[in-house]
Amino acid sequence: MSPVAPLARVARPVDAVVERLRRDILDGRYPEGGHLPPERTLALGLGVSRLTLRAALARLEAEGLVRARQGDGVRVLELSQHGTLSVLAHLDLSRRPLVVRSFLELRRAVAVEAVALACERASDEAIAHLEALAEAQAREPDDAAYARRDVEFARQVLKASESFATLLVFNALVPVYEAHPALARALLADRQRSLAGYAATVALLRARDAQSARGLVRGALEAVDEAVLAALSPASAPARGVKAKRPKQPKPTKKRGAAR
Amino acid sequence: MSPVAPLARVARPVDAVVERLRRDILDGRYPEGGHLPPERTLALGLGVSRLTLRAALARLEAEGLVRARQGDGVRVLELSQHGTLSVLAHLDLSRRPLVVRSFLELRRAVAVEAVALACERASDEAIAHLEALAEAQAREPDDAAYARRDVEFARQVLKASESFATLLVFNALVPVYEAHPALARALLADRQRSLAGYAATVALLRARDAQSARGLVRGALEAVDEAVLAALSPASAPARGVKAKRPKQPKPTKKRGAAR
DNA sequence: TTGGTTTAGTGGTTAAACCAATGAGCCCCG
DNA sequence: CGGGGCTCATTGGTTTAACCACTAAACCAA
Repeated sequence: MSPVAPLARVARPVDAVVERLRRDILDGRYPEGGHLPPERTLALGLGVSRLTLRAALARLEAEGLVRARQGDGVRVLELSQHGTLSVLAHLDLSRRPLVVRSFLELRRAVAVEAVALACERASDEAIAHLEALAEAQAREPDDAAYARRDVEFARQVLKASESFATLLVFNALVPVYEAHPALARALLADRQRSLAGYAATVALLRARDAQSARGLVRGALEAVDEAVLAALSPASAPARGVKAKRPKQPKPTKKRGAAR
Repeated sequence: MSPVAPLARVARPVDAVVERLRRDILDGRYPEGGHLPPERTLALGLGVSRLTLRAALARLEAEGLVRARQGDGVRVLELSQHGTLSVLAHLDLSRRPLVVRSFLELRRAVAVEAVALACERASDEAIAHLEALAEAQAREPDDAAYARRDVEFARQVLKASESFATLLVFNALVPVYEAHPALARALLADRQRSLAGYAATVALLRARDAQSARGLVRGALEAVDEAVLAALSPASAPARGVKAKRPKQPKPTKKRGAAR
């Protein structure tokens, strides 16, 4: 579409502070349950005003990373209890293969549900629109544009499923591979498989059979995810912990539509 | 546990502002894509300082509701594109039955995946711990304590599944029925079914059969969710839009463990 | 019409100061 | 000696007023 760069957002001081603190917290520099230094101290150390620091803390609080209490201080919350999906995009995934695996598992669960629900609820117009999107993908040479339309395809499936909460989860998944190009590349590396996935998805929606769609989508995505994990692990075994399950459905599904 | 109130968080001005703005936005008082009034004007109108208003806007920005751009203004983002799961807890669910339905669908998808993964990964100790939790529930007279331990049970299943991303989704689901007592009550209304669900979950984990667990958990939860939707809809038909699908598995599953 | 320049309006940041809640330690009283 | 209430240093919460930086639109000139 546009030959020029998409123009990244300018870095404001508050953004830098947010990222710095978030990294320090996620890296365990401030242990869970412990206190951050007092605002005045922290602001001085970071070279920003206390108010800018407070703006950053407000964002981190919304992400479920910290909690400020007047008179006490700023505590680091337990990620496993208060963390939100948004932290996924800020973890160093290259060092955490198990988190990548869990990301793919969540994506898979969302995709399976979305396609199944869409089988029951998608309008014929919506299905036709999806088919048009898929055909446009087949003629798309540019990788970035392909990736963008892949997200769009998934989002349309989600909308067709009429499941608002599931769509919100998807919104949180998108920034994850925007922040991790290697992951995004691995997911779309096999373009032939990707295209087959679009077609299979459209076919499943036309069939209107939610029950069998679940199994087919799951099977296809498990194969994709296994390949992705293998591609991402440096040179070791095919990604530890994945129990290698490849159903080999009768139909050559290759579905991967919904939770991209 | 504690006979006294759980000690609600004191209402700070910034919290009031956040809630007010969030409600105004979600109610459509500020249309998506449009601008909020300038900060100075808004602050004046709300009776707080501009800085307090800014702290509130920072939180709303983290929730994906608005986006501030220097020189331009504060724009209301499209919920379907940038909204996060946290908004679910702040919608007036009593007026949006379809959102409740989608919440249950997401919860179901998460629960199915969590139990299935836990089947493959849960340690024997973790399963024993879950069983102990379930037995404690059977002897729990207090509703609030019961609800609390129900969340704990689900969280332990999630942890046993070793799927970090899925756990993060769960963290976002908990505040939803904390904010909607009617929903929480409906979910735990049938205590006998709830207790049977715990037992069935433990049995499934012991069986170590992920594949069949998916079907059983899904079937049981679909029955639960249908009952919940019926209980929540005032007096009309059994909740519009739900296609009434009750697989009737051979085993009397009644599972409802994971995504409560 | 096109291109650059100006300008008004917007969010972004800072400073210093005061308010308010917390929790630990102290002191007094029993 | 023990318990209970109080004090106070510490910490986050809020305000004021001012200035900086960016954006978009209006304006003007080629």
